[in-house]
Order: sequence, then C-alpha cells, then structure tokens
Amino acid sequence: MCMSASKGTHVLNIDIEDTRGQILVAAEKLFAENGFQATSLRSITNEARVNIASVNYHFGSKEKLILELLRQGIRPLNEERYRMLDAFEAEYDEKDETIPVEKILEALFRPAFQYFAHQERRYFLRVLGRCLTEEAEFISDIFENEWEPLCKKFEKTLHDTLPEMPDYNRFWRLHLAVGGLIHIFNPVTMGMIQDKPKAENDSEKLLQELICFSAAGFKAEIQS
Amino acid sequence: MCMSASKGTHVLNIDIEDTRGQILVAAEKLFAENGFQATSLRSITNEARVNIASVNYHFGSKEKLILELLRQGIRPLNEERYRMLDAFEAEYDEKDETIPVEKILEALFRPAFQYFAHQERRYFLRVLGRCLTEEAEFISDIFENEWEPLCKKFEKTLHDTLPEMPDYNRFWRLHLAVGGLIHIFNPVTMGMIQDKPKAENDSEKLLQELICFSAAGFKAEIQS
DNA sequence: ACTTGATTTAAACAAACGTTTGATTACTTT
DNA sequence: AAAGTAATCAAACGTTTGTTTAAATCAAGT
Repeated sequence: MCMSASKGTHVLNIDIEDTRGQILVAAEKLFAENGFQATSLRSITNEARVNIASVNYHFGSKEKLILELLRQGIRPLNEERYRMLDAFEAEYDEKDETIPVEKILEALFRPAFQYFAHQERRYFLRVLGRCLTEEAEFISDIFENEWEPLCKKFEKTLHDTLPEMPDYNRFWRLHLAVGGLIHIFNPVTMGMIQDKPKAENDSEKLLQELICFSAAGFKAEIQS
Repeated sequence: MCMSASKGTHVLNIDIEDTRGQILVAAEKLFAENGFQATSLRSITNEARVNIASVNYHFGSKEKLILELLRQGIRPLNEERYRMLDAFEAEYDEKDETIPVEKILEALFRPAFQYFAHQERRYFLRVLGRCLTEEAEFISDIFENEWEPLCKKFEKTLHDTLPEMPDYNRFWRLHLAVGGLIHIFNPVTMGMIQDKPKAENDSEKLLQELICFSAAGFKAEIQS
C-alpha cells in the first residue's frame, strides 16, 4: 500500500516517490509531448527509471495507465473549478447580485493555470488538450463523466448571469473560450513566447488577458 | 505523371482518382481521427483500396506522406487567407479607412470554414489542429515556413487597425482567437452538436459567431 | 508485335510494440 | 529466524509496424 507522505495540495495528490508515481509523472510528460500511441511503455519506464513490467503490474495495461493518469489529474482540477465557482456564487448571492462573467470564467481558467504552475503537473493540461482532439473509444468514459458535466454546470451558471442570451450563443461562446485556454498550452504557442522577455511570461498576467478577452466575447451583441 | 482532370477550386487541388490522390484522401481522414503515429500505413492503404507498397513508391516514406499531405493542404488554405486579407485591405484603402478587426478575422477564419464545407477536405483542419499540439521534429519545417509567417502577417495588419494596442495583447488575442477556431473542429466539440437541430448546424452562422466573439475580445479594454 | 518505362502486387524483412512469465529481491508479520 | 506477501527484474512471447524486394501488370511509342 501507498503509505509514504503525499503532498497535500489539490494539484498534486499522488506520491511521486514510489514506482507507481514515477511512472505517472514520466507518462504525463511523454504523453503530452508525443501523444498516447506514439509513446511506448519502454520510453516511459526508461524516463521513470523503472522496469518495463512494472507498468502492467501497477496499472494492468497501457490503456488503464492512461485512464488512471487522466482521472488522477482531471478530478482535482474540476473539483477546484466547482469549488471556486461555488465560492463566487455564494459571495455574490450575499450581495443579491448575479455572479459576473469574469468570475465564472476565472473559476474555469484559474485552476488550469494553478496546474501549469506546478512542476509535476506542468504537462497535464497538454494531455487533457490531446483528449479533446482524440476520438479513441476508451476516453469517452472520461469525457462523459468529467468533461460534459462540467460544461453543463458552467452553462447553467452563465444562464443565470446572461438570461437573455440564446442557448446557441452561450454554448459556442463557452467553447470558444475553452479553445483559447487549451491553445495557450499548445507546444507551438508556448514555443513562440520562450524567447520573449520574462515580464511577458507572467502567467497571472496571461490569465487576466484570457479572462478579459473571453468576457468581452461573451458580452458581444448577439447578431441578427 | 498526373495528367487527368483536377478540380479547379483552391480547396481541392489534388486528383483524387489516381492511387496517389486516394492515399492522400484516406490518410487525411485517418490521421485526423487517430493521429499520425496511431494510423498505420496498412489502415490507410486498406481505406484507399491500394497496395501497401504504393505509399513508399509514391511518397517515399510515411513521414514524407505526412509532409506532402500538410503542404498540399496548408498552402491553398493560407493563400486564400492572404488573398482575402489583401482584398479587404484594398477595399478599405480606397475609402481611406483602416480595415475593421471583423474583416481581418474573417480573412483568417472563412477559408477554414470553406475547407470544412468540402467533402474531401473535411478532415484537414483536424489534421492541422493536431500539428499545433505535436512537437514532432519533422513538422517544424511546415510550422516555420507556413504558420509563423501567416501569424506575422495578421499581427502586422492588426497593428495598423489597433495601433495603440501593446504587442503583448495583440499577440495573445490573435492566438486566443485561433484557439477558438481550432477547437470548433475538435471531435468532442463537433460531437456535442450532432444531435442539435439542423438550423443550429449552419456553418455560416457559426463563422459569424466566431468573428463576433473574437472581435469583441480584441476590442476589450486593456487591463492596467 | 515488340520494347520500354511506369505502376502495382504479394511476400518478406528487421525492428519495435504491449504483454506475460518465472525467478529473484525486499519488506512485514509471526 | 522463518514464513509470507509485495515488488522488481531480465528475458521472452506473439503481433504489428514501416520498409524493401523482385516479379507481374499496365500503357504507350515505335
């Protein structure tokens, strides 16, 4: 059993010292860089400095490793989103106001940026981004149980704040905002800013820019 | 030599009747659905109903097939973007006005939607989206020669229209808009609208929504 | 009809893949 | 110290991968 000390934050809830954790960390990095199929179990176990057979011992198969990695990562991420959204809703409920679009979007975006700030979870958002481009059968379970409910919840909250907006526009504007979030963590986008001054690589500043851009998009006048 | 009739539109500039063209069409579909590495040459030649060896005969290798497929697709797409942008610039130059953000974004987005409307090119945008998530070495040539110059050109035009906007904001807002475009064609996003009424699957309407959302994001007030 | 060059084909290649095995080591429990 | 469980290890399994070969087929040109 895994009994050694585990970091207590919502971001890092695995023990990265034992074999199981080292496999997860290495797999997250390599899956993010090369994709699921292009990453061999041998490259993962080389990176993690463990034996090739330990993957099947601890996880059962490559597919189950991927699913465990996704679950392990997406659950704390989305729980933090729900938690943050609830906190904002409660805050504005007290003031008898509806929660501003900016705050709804912050609850959607900020937990992702918190992940990115963590060394051991830096690659997870890219893995998640890959899931939205794949149509592999074995991922659909994660999509239906974790991603779709999150979207519904945020659509509902947005409906309270923008009650006059048609479902069509709310749906697409939410997903256009999500597209922006995902694209930020794409390797080619990140690569374009590596040689820019450090002051421009402040992730809090980028988060504010993403919120600002998306909120304005949400408030745009509905066409015809 | 490829001598038979070729469709004349900018979207479809390959002959899909010969072996070479059938391989390209099948490869585009399967690469979009499963990724580059996850798609075997045998699955491509099965789909195209040609012999497995014909891939290496016509293209040299799997990597060269991918590069040819990307070049074949991205060149007409970006040329149409340049052409449309030039046309808008000329139009507003005559009126002594700067080209509106909406028109710049239309030149960036509409050619992609034109691709999507073409049966034989329906999958290409997903393939392109995959390229932005990969960091495979052999793709970097396409990125540097096709994608980066396009971004620079649009950044420059946006600079003329929004001269007071800092480079930082212009850069990120452009890429947030691009992220929205890419995310639209992701399988999970497309899957979410399949069971919606047909009236909501009008791609012209969606294009207008994307332009409207992104233009409002660009016009958002710059923070602090 | 013959020749020539361009394609297509079935078959085979070595290499890499995910997975399994059975022996060995490490750690607790008694 | 002995026994028992958990974890690790090197080695090998059968498939599948991209690629190559050499023969067979096709399409003109003379």
